Amino acid sequence: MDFQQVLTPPQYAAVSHHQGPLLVLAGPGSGKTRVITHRIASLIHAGIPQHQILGITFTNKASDEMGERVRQLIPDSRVEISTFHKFCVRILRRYGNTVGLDSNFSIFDTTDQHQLIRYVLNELDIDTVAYNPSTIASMISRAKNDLITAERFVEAFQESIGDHLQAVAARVYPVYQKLLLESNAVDFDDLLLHVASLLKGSPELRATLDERYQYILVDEYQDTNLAQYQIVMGLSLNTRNLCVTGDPDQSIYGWRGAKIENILQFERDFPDCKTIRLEQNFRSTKAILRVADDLISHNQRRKPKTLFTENQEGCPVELLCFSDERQEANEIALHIRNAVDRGDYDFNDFAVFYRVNSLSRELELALARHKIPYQLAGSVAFYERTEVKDLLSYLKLINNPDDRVAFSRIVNKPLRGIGKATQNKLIRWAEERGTSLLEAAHQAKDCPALSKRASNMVARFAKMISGFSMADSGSVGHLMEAVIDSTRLIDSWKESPDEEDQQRISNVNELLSTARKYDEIFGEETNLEGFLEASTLASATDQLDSNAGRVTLMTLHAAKGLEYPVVFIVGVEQNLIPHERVLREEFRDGLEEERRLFFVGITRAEQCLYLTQTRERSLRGRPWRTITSDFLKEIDVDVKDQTDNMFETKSHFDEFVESIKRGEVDTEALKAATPKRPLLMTGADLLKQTPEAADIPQGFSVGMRVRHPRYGVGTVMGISGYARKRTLDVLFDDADESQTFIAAHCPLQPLGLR
DNA sequence: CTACGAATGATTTTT
DNA sequence: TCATTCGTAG
Repeated sequence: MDFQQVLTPPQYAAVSHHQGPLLVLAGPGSGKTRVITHRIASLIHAGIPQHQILGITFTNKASDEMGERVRQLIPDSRVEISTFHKFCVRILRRYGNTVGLDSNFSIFDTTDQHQLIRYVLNELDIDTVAYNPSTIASMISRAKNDLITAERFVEAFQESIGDHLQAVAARVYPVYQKLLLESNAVDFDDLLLHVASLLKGSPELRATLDERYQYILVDEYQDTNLAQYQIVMGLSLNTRNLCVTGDPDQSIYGWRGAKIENILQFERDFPDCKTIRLEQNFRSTKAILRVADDLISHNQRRKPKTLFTENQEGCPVELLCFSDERQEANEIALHIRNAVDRGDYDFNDFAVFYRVNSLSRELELALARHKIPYQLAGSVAFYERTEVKDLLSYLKLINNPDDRVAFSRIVNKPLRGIGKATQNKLIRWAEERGTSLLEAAHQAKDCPALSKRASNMVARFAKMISGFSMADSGSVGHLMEAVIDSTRLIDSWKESPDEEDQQRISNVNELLSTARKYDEIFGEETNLEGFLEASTLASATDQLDSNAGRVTLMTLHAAKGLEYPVVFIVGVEQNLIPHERVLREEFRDGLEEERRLFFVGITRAEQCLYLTQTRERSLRGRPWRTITSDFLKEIDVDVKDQTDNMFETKSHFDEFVESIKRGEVDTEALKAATPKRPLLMTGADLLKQTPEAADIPQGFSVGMRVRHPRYGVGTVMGISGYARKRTLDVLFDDADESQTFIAAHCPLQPLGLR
């Protein structure tokens, strides 16, 4: 194969660099995947044994696509191409006993994780209303991504003065981790953390794997977190043929722990590395690329790049201004309808991006009104549906009897009279005897705390679970059928006229056929563990079909890596793009990420790009007057005001203001729910004669009487910190100890401020 | 123990 | 607006 023929000079340079570290800085649409796949082919052509090559991606979709495209070049390729997480699962199945895992360990998804943390919070007598389990979960997740173990977390907390949230996390994390291990389970972050510590703790294993994987290619390197960085580095100490590709300007997952520094500092990590820039764009028109380039050049923390294209100028990028989201959605639908009717485009060719999922609603309605087929990325994932999770939990418990989350999830599903009280007694019983929940359930008869009726129920459940076995069933499909039959999981839905219940049944059937398919693919080798692993590591976005004959709707985040002839980005307004959250930050770090996110969206467009904004927009059920996005000042676009196209009816916003004037709205409730430092204005603010409302969070003073919706009336005993960090100690009238709140986040209302 | 209504709080989400 | 979680009555 003549690579030089089919590649540009820089692409070729990257492909033919085999030995030593290589950094490929690939702008959007520069043929990055092409380079990676051709490089793999080139390595194979050079006689490198295929098992020495490892390709790592982030998503299943990317890894499937890469494997596919490698096979186009090397038809019988057996090169290992895997996601970070799948790769780690494989390592842990094999070597996990060193970190306390049996090979049949469960993988907890986010829901399982939250469930377990909720349980821990309850155990520790921490109020789950004041301390949201998912907040604590994300703190722990963040720590794990930064390779901070429970012990280190606690130490670090003791050494410095953390806030009360950290205090809670420091109490929860060790217990959570202990329960995970007892459950023989890992969460997504553990997969990485365990492998990283395995590599660190066992030099022999590290050397073995380093030797095994001589040529490693990491895609989207700008999105790696510290754990992933350590893993990659750990595998590249002796053999340093590490090739990373990515684009710092497309790093949009910082909030998930991704470290843009990893790619910015690659040249420092490997001073002898070769750096190649892929700057020629093959995707977009000159007009689109210019807008993208203008925008991203406003970022400070980046490696300067010169994007260019030999594509034609194309039509100018337009900013369409509408009255409200209703009109915005309607006009977009109309535009699409017309273009398709004219025969200029196919539905496939269009994509609409938005910053937050809630904006999809109006778009969906409008598309439906105009009978335009669409697909939505990231709707409720199949594997997250209750009925699917329930059925899978049975299988998980069968596969791993120690899995306490699976146990708790299904022990009373369908209802079999094992309520909360019984479950709690059972948990104590298991704790006393140091056994798993399932084991305790088996011995429920000996538990004095349980009534005869309860212990019978529990024992019957345990017996049923142990009655299932993969060995007896022979295949995942048969096992699943057996579970469905004996548990009567779907029986109650069968007779139901409810559309949702029928949907549930068909979801169960879909899961069943997925299992059968799995059995078919693996034949004799079929195994429960593998099936469960595939289901938990599957994701919703994997199912997007670029040839579905439908318009695609998705968030800007989901759009990364995709491309469409015509792109709409809606809601280009301050507080949306950039999101209000980062505008409140003191450091402007988040703002650069928002700019990158917008950049990612823009660079998805091949031929036409439309940005839209509205004069007012309803969010969370309330109309807001909008402000134009700061980012629009950084780029040069054609502004098309469409607002007067609309028949001038009274706007939602004005109507809202008037209803307040007529006294139809509870303005007290409104004040309490209004963001603390409003960047947008509410009707209440407009009407407000007194300045108190906006000042409430700062306006607390020691001794002030306050009301909390949950704890009742109390007195402020102390105040510390400033601005968003300001915390309050409040002693409630019928409590012994005072509670701490973050002023900006708590629902505390000063009394007497009316 | 369950089922219902009130209260609450709210980006983005590769795995 | 909307989903989820908690308290209370049956």
